[in-house]
Amino acid sequence: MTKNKKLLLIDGNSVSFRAFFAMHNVLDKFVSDDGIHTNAMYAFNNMLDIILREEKPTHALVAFDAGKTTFRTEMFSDYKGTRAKTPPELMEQLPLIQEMLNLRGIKTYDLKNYEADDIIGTMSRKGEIEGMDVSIITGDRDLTQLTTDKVTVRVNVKGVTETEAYTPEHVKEKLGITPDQIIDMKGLMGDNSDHYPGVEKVGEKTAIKLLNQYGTMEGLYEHVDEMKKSKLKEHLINDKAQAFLSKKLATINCDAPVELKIGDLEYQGDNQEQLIKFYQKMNFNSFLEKMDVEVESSTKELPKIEFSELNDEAIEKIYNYEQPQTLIVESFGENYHVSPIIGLVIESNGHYYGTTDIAILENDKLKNWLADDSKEKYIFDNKKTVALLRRYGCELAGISFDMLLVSYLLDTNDNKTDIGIVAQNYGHQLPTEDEFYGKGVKKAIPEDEQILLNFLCQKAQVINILHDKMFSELKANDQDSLYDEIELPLSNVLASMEIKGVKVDATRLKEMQNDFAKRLDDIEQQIYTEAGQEFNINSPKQLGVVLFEDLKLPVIKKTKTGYSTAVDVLEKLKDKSAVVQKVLDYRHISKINSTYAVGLQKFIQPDNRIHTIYQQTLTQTGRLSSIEPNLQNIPIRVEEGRQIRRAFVPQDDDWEMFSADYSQVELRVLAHISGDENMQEAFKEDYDIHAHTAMRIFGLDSTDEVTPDMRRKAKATNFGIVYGISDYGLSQNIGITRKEAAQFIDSYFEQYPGVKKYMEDIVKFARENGYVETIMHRRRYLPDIHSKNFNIRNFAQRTAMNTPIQGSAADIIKVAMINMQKRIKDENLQANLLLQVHDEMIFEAPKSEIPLLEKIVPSVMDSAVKMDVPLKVGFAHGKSWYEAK
DNA sequence: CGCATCACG
DNA sequence: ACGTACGTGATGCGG
Repeated sequence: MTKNKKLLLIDGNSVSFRAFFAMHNVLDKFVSDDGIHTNAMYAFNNMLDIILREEKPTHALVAFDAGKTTFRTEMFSDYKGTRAKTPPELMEQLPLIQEMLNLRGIKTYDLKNYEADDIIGTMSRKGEIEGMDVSIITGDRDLTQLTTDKVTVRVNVKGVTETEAYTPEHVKEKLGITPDQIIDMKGLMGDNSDHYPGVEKVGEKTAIKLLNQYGTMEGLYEHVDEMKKSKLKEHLINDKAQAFLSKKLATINCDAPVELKIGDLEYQGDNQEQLIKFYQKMNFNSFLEKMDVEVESSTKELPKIEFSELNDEAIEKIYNYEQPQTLIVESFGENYHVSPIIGLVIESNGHYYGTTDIAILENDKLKNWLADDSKEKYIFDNKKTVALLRRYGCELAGISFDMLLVSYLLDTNDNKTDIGIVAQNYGHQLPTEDEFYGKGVKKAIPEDEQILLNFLCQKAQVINILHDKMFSELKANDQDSLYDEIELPLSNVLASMEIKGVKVDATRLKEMQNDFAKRLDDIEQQIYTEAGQEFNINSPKQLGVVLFEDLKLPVIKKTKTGYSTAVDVLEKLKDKSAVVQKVLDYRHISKINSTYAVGLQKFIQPDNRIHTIYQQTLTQTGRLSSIEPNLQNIPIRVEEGRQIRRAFVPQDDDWEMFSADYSQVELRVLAHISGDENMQEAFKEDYDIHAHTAMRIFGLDSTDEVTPDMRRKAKATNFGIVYGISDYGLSQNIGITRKEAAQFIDSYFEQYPGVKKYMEDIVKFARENGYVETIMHRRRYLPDIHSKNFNIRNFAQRTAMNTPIQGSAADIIKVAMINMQKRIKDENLQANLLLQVHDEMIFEAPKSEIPLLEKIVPSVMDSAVKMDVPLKVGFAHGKSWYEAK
């Protein structure tokens, strides 16, 4: 009779904490009508839906902590001593979470002097005695000590909606010990967040090792005298009392005086009527929709802005108005090089004018207004708007405020290219594109054009409202010239590069595709023969089975999901089986074929050109990125791939491709900002920098003594320095031991003491200011620099070292692009700037202009920014991109 | 839709 | 004791 009963026990406090921080980034967006935050309630309820669906409990209880003092604080006054105070925004939600749970038919409970854990432990044992299956939901791994054959503990991972289920087997698999041994482990290792000590220098790994040997802490201490002399033994003996206390603290009390009987916990299901009221008060529209309750239209619809038709009369007013006006040009579709304009709104002197009749773009006065540089305009995403309008025969000028660019400069994390998100980050209600148009199959233009135009008016309004605030933040950050002189002008340069596009020879790509297809077929057959079976070579999973199980090759590296079959692994296995080299060949050709030979053809437009989109507000460092397609990763390192570049051609037969690139910009930037005299000298004297580095770190007298291998290692070290060096990373990269790598780094810093100082100073700066910046004051915030997590903190430190270098290099080429575009115009050249690949610019130009470009381009590039070391530029030209290198 | 892999700087 | 190089985007697989 009790056979099908299922008891669900939830650790209310720990799940609430998890829920709160999982949705911490949207804290200010989840507020009830009464001004109470609701993010944790929302996430908790989301999780509850999933758990109820999966577990189908007959009985349920959510346990909470009763207060700060418990029997544990009596045993150890400092228990949870360093625990930060619960944020008030969560505090106010805790009673409401209980109320919500009760409305959902679930009992809540707390008990003076005991923690939620103890209530859960106690009730789980009671349930077990009655023969029930028990599921425990918690954010706290320590509860896995409660797992038995009948009790499963599900621990939240990544937020709250996902859990990892611990059975005794899973505990064993994950930790290598039994659930009973967890308290012994905690006793030995202590707990930082609960703030109890354990044994010095013993962490998880050591604790588990000891427990595998001795079973329990008691067993361990019986034999501690027999251990051979070591620091570990000393610590164990010294901290014995602490360890036993910690074990007690870690032990969940399964015999707490809980006055509940299992019968009291019957799951009641939702109290529909009350719950609807509750959800309405909390503005939980998505939960209401799930309950099939009509969501009040007032909560769903945007507030209305009065607007009138954008017609000839309105245009007259707009044209004659002298103050800044705000322009919204709305398109619908994925890629703005092909998607149509669906609406226009202009805000002028507090009035809004809108239309969905795109024929208005033929109005000459409007055209003039758009193109007039003296008519000041506010906008969101200048580059996109320029590209859209150009397809409709309109020019755009006079932009002073591009809210997208400004928001990116203020914080590179706010880069979502979605005005709704930027608005929400500043506390303004504006739907995102997904929210307004819908996602996936549901995505559509609203049938009622009034609704669409109202949305556009809302966008215009937000731009107006935020202009002053964002601009003053920009000034306060000393970023106004970065905006005025770099990002805004650059957006126009990028727009013309995208619009111009680059000519691609589809016929050549097709030929390559056919050739690759034949070769792939051939290699495929050879692989099948040698492997003795047919399988999907492109599936790392299937390939792993063939290589490591059937062919029994040694496993060198594993991934989360199985065997690694990455290049560096296969390179090491080349000698073991002939099939490995063939797999490498297959992969290589398959990549080039699918991504480039085949992939690029899909992007060739009727004008025979490819129009990429440069993302100007995406990267954390200030670089550009290129999408649909990515033209910044066209192959070059391996000849077969490099052939792809033959398909990139100039627009006419008597034109050529011309490419110019900075040599070693990042190292030059490092030499400049670190002020290191030795590195600066190397660049001033135009030495071979890697050979020079080799000479220094290997202690040679002249670069003549540098062997190619020394140079290779020095080069890798230089790269490593730029990336924020670690001995491990360097050792992996050049195949030396970690120790050797550490020595490399030491002698590097000895030779370049300025670099060492820079690395130390920049991390310190990041810690003190919370951000780092480039030579042009581009900022990157690094909140992780204070993380308690070793890995996360180290990553932030490397980022602090790398970002000013990579970012300043990005600043430099951006200036060069702007100057170059201007120069082309001033000199009346036909040449077009087509592409940027981080440290190089690619042009097409009539052959007759090449000699001039050879003079102009390098001089514009190397004079872009004044630094303490010279910039050096190389260049080449030819009948395709392949030759221009 | 996340993961592994690999293309570029 | 921890587990790494910095910054990107596209593809194919498989749940």
